[in-house]
Amino acid sequence: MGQGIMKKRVSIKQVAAHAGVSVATVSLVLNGKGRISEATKKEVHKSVKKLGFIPNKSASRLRSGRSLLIGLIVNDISNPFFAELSADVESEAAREGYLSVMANTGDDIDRQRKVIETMIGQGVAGFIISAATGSDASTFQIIRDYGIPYVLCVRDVLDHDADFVGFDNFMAGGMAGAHLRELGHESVVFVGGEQANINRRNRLEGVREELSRQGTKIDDACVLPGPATREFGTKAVGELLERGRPFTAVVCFNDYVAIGAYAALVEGGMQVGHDVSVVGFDNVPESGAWSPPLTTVELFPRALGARAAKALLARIGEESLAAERILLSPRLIVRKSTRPPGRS
Amino acid sequence: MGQGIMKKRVSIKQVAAHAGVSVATVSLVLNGKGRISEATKKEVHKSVKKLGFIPNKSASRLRSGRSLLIGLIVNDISNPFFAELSADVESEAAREGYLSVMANTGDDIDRQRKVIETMIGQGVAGFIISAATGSDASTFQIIRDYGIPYVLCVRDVLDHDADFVGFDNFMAGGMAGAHLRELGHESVVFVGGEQANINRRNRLEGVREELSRQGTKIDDACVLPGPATREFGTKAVGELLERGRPFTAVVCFNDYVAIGAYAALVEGGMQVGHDVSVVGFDNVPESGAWSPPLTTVELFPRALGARAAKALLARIGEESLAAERILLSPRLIVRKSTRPPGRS
DNA sequence: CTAGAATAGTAAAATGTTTTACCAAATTCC
DNA sequence: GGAATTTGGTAAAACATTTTACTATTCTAG
Repeated sequence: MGQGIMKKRVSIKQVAAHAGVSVATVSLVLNGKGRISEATKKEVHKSVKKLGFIPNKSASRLRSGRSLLIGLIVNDISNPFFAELSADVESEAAREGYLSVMANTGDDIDRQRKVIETMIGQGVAGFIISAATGSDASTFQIIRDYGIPYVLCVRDVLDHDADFVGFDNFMAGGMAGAHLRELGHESVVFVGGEQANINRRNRLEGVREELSRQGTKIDDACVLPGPATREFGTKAVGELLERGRPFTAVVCFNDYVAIGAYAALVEGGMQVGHDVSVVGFDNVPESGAWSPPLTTVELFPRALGARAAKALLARIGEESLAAERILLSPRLIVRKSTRPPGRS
Repeated sequence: MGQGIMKKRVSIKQVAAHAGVSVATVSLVLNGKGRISEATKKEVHKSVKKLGFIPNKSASRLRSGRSLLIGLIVNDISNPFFAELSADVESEAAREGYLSVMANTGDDIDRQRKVIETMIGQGVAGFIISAATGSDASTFQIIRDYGIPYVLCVRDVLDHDADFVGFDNFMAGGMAGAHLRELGHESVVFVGGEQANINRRNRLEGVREELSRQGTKIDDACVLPGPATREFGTKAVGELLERGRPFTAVVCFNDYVAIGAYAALVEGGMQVGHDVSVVGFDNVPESGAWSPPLTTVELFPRALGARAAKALLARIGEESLAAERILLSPRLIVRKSTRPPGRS
């Protein structure tokens, strides 16, 4: 490693020599422990600054077992939702001096397992994980074996008593459903989101619950699970139109699916927000600039990230807290893509 | 740390005992060094698997000085541009067994300095940095002192001979400028991007260069630097309209500024792509869905991330390469927001 | 048959911290 | 004025690896 004029890395030993004290004293000062006079503290700090000493965390972690690293594992950080979440995890952690190690799983459970092992090897103090599809309690057993705290986020894992921070997707679906019910919609379809996705299920249930208050049901043929992409939104709604099945409102798993639905509807000669209503979830920044602006249920990834980080740090500090389930509330944003039906 | 039934972490010592060999042998096998018979290799691997041994990287790093950690420092990972870049840095690094440590600077140079020091303490093997505004050669001197390789990306730092991977912003500006020149535009404004931003300057220069081929100049009063946000785009273009200064085309520092400009133009009673042309940079995924679809110069953050990671890994492997400057070419995407002028 | 080389593996030092047990000097108490 | 306590600090072990120098055994060549 390094060559040429690489300065020999300065260690605590040299700081001690420079300050005229023992190695132990320097360590004690730096960690604010032990009983050291103000005078020597000053002296040590002066030497630290003078020599540009940066503590070797590898050695520190090896000896003490403590670390200032937290592992953040998500599906795909290029997804803006996770990007925002990560940003707040990072800043919340940084505030307490923690550095974030990040990895994407691509929703692959094998890759997730490898990443977890690698991070354990690196000595992370805790994990924040948005579980890959197919994860169950056994997936995280290795983390428990090592006695490392972790909090799950975004996607819950059934039958698993770990900390969890997520959105209240049932409530979110309910907001969309209630809005459509109040507008008078009676034939509603639900598009997008993978079949196995727990958040999709909860949103769908929420929508159903609210619609049923008025006696409206969503037929299973009107529920089209699939990738949460714009492309799928276009394809699914296109097929729905071809099948000639009538509907007055489309609830989309997220805003991207919704913009895809827009395309299919326009293609089919319908005017969004007029002939047919569309609702999304997330409130991605652009959704207010679409034409028409999208009615959507806003989720708060940044708040989620910050909350998850706080929960993890609390657990790192205090071992024996009971597992918590924290659900953040969404918010309905009504724009121009929804109207009472039958106005065409 | 951990309590209750926490399994004692298994170390190389226990693997050695289980396999009936020495600690040194296990280490040699695991690192593929030394001369060990196939038979004992098999035996060791069997024990590793059986005991679920995960090597302690802290100890490894401490002793060997080598690490499998790379530090990624960006402005703000919640920015989709950096999010995509990060995703590809991560996956490229992961392919070689590296884990990515990430941090945001918020474009604050002090925070950047702290983050660099923290990462050095954690023992990163190398850095990928999108430099905070105000960085100069001295900012990175500490990294050099420690003999750690690094590559800069996205934003170049003047008078500094480090590896750099970025876009050819001059070419990008040129593409926008040439497009407008060919359409016949003669009064063009340039909106957004911080004054000090080197990429803004290069884009502007590129635009100017191409327009000047036809004798067109951009007056300094028609260059409005500012934050690269939608809000600023709206504000700046709004003010331009109020001042009554005529223009037929707006070049925006990026697509977000452009969508902001849309709003101000519509507000001012003009039709984008008709009365006035708008060009952006980036090609954010939604820009093709705006109304009208945005003509923009596409940049490739994912390719940039992957390229930067490759450059860093190459440098970690091979000390003494000469510093490289790699510029990726952009691509013009013509959509509906640009037309010849004077068609209103 | 023996000198030398190749093979397979090991013992032990070294890495930079933290932490425990301990010590000497100064101070307080009665 | 001596015992007890407090103050300020230190020596050395421990953490889990990697790596160097070395040994014991087997093989090869002449």
